[in-house]
Amino acid sequence: MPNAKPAKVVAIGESVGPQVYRILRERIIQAELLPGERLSESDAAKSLSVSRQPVREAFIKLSEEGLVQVLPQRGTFVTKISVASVMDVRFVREAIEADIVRLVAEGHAPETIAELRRQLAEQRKVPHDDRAAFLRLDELFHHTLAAAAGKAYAWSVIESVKAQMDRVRFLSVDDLHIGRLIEQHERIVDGIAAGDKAAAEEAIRLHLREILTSLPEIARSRAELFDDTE
Amino acid sequence: MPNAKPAKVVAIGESVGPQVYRILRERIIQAELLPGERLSESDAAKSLSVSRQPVREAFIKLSEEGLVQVLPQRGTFVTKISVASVMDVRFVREAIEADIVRLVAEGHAPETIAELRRQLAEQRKVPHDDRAAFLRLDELFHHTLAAAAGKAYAWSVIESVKAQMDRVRFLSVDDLHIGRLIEQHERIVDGIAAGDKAAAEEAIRLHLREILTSLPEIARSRAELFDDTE
DNA sequence: AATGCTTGACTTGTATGGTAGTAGGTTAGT
DNA sequence: ACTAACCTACTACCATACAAGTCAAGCATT
Repeated sequence: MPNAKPAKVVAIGESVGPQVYRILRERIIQAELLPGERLSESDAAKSLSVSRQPVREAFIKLSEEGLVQVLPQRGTFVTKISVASVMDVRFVREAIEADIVRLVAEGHAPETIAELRRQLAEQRKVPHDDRAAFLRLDELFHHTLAAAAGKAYAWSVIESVKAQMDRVRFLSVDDLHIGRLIEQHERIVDGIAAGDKAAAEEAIRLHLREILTSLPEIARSRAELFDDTE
Repeated sequence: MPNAKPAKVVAIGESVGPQVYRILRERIIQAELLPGERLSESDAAKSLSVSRQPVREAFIKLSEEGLVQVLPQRGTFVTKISVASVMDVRFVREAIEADIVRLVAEGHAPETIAELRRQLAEQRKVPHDDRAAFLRLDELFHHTLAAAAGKAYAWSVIESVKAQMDRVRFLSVDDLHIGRLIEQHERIVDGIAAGDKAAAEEAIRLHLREILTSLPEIARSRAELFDDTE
């Protein structure tokens, strides 16, 4: 059902504001709403069959995440992707996840290692052209690491921050080097299994720097989606 | 002017919502609004001479920060301080600042080191009973490190997260061990000046773990402000 | 023809009305 | 006297009305 606008998009059981937020957030990350595109509280409200108020709350939250820019009395626009912003959130993410992995390696709990290896097997099964599927598994992998370290809150911080990175990953046109990414995952798990904190930390730092290799090329080939003038 | 409620608290030039947010945030952090206390959109709106709408937006943002808890159709309450939450944000902060300090040590720019040493001198001048003054300088010190590393965004993440820690620091009844904290600052700067990344990193990690030593005692002596049942 | 002003259709920001749901006190029933 | 149902006074949530500012198009004036 392509672009069908349901009469009532929102479901019961949760406030409308957060629902609108998630819907719009997803659309921006998946480049369904393009950088530079103009949004409007009223338009979004109409198309989602809610009032302006929850939409406004969603806009505010999106603007705090840097996904939209609200200009009073002028309009609300989907922010262009900024190489600098992506590198900023990447830095924060690397710092947090590095410490998380150290903790996991310190514990090197057998059930955690088993779970991670199970996930690695699943990742290898993903067809190389099914980007969305792999991204889901990658997300799960990192989330599992955080959970294993008992750092649910730290993961929530990462989640609230990494939208900028996710936008870029959705643009990767080529095969995403899935094989290489899985190899990096393996090194992380190996380090954890060996209880080698330093090795595991170094592995995830390298893994999270992977985006830096593809970022310039993506920014060049899809320049219209990016802000940085270069 | 003690507790005078001005007719119009808000100023021009900025939207009301964020202003209300900052006012309430400050009051919560400084324990002017006590954990467990009930807030109300209408009450806060009346006392600030604004409408309920901006107050609502402020409540939402405060709840995302974990400073209040919004219970639909029931009320909004200042969250009790939670030892677990404090440790959660502390972990995130340590992870980020550790990497920041590594960067600063790598650069070991002379003007940065000079500025930091200047701040150390100021910190030593603070009377041992002027907690607020030292906290301001401490804040400035850490902010300066982030700025020197060119990580303004990372600092903004820390700021949006560290409110839980600040609440505790405001409760420290004793002399806050100002002398010890300044010593730790000195070790950080020494590591940076020597270009010794590992030493600087270890120094700031120890520094940020300092709160762990006083936290249990504070939680015990001010148990009514804390959530954790122990 | 070119320039300046007005006007109107937008935008977000703020205020207020209406609704569903909760909680506690009160009253009726046993 | 005790229990249980009701009723009132709240709450946050959503919808709508109003205000203030922006911008562009088009008309009037020069």
